[in-house]
Amino acid sequence: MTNRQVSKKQEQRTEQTEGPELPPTAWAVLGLLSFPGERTGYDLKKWADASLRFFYWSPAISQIYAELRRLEAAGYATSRRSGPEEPRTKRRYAITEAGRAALAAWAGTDGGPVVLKHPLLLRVWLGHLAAPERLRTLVEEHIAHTRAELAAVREALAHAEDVDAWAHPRVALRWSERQHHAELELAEAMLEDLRELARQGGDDAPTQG
Amino acid sequence: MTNRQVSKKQEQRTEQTEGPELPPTAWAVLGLLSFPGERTGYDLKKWADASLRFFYWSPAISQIYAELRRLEAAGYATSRRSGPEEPRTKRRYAITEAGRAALAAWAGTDGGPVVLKHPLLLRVWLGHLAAPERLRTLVEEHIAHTRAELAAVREALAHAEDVDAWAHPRVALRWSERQHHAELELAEAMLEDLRELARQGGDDAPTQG
DNA sequence: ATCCTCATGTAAGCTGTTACATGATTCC
DNA sequence: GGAATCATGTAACAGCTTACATGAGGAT
Repeated sequence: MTNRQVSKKQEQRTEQTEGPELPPTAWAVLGLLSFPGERTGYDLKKWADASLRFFYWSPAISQIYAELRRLEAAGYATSRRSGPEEPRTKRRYAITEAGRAALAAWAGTDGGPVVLKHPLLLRVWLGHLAAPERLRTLVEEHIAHTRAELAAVREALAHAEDVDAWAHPRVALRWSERQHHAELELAEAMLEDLRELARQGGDDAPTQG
Repeated sequence: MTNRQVSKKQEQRTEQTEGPELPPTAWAVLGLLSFPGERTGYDLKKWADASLRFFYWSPAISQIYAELRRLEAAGYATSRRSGPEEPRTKRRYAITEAGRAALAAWAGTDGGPVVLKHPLLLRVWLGHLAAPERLRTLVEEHIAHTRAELAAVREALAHAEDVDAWAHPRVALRWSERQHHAELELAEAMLEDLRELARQGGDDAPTQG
């Protein structure tokens, strides 16, 4: 066995109930691992890109590798290196019982406020500086992009169909589908607001640039 | 692909004189400054807490001070220290012409994808590990919190009423009002989904402590 | 032959947060 | 007199991203 050695040192000082404090990303990665099957960091990244990112976020691959090492050090995951029986050498990770317990405890926790950073809204907010038409174009591009994302969510949903173990991920993706739909309506309504603004104060439009 | 995140070796320079590249936070702070009036860092923080945060995010006060210094160094803002005519010594910032021009150029730019990190969804996604009832409680708490936020958005909107210079911030806040409303409906729908899930596979509920 | 995907990492560096330090003013 | 708010910063450091390094296997 060629796994990284986890010294027993950290086990000794931490109380049974409280592991080390981990950032949300670590829990997200551990969450990926909590579904059946062993996975490589590379696998996890693809999984995250295809589904996690719609309601949370997909960490950089290097970050995933880092979190996996941290999780293993914490005793929440184990890994083993594939031997010569496989074409490629890869390290597969699996969640441990301690990891599952810690994750379950964390999942029952209040996660705090939603983080929403909407670059488009920042620009609309600054609309007094922009050419109104350009602003509307930005909104329309956002709508187009959101439509594409919605299609991707639906693809993820289709992929998760009928698998028992994925009932909750399915709920999350359904939420995400509706969320993208709402985002489209929100953008359309804002477009209307912007048009209305242009109709009223149509003079003060900066046309520089 | 658009010119979003090209950056590789494409180090082709655009011939226009471009100021230093700034992070979105700097633009947000400069944006705060782009509305009429001189303001202190402290003022800006309150402004951001009361309105920017609903659709973007409110930086830490220490970060605001840092960005202001950076903006001044870039020539996008000027500051002057208040003299003895005022009770407190404070540093007031104002946007410069160069700053306004740079900000306007930036505002016409494609801002890239929305960042959405929804801690609640992360937990729902991991629902197979949680007690179903606990999960529903978390969603209900989220709903209560969102209602409070919605009230805060409405307060900000009321505060921005009838001021000509704030027409665009008002559009952004209106978007935010609708967004919070949508968030409530999304959460209610998810609650229904979770109840439905519980009705079907009601057995597999983990009840460990 | 070459390019793409698989696969795993290291290093540098920036963004941004928390905690801390400092002091004045206002309110009760 | 004490607390809250106003007001501005510094320092330490966590968290992440990008760029880079490396190499094998599969496809054209």
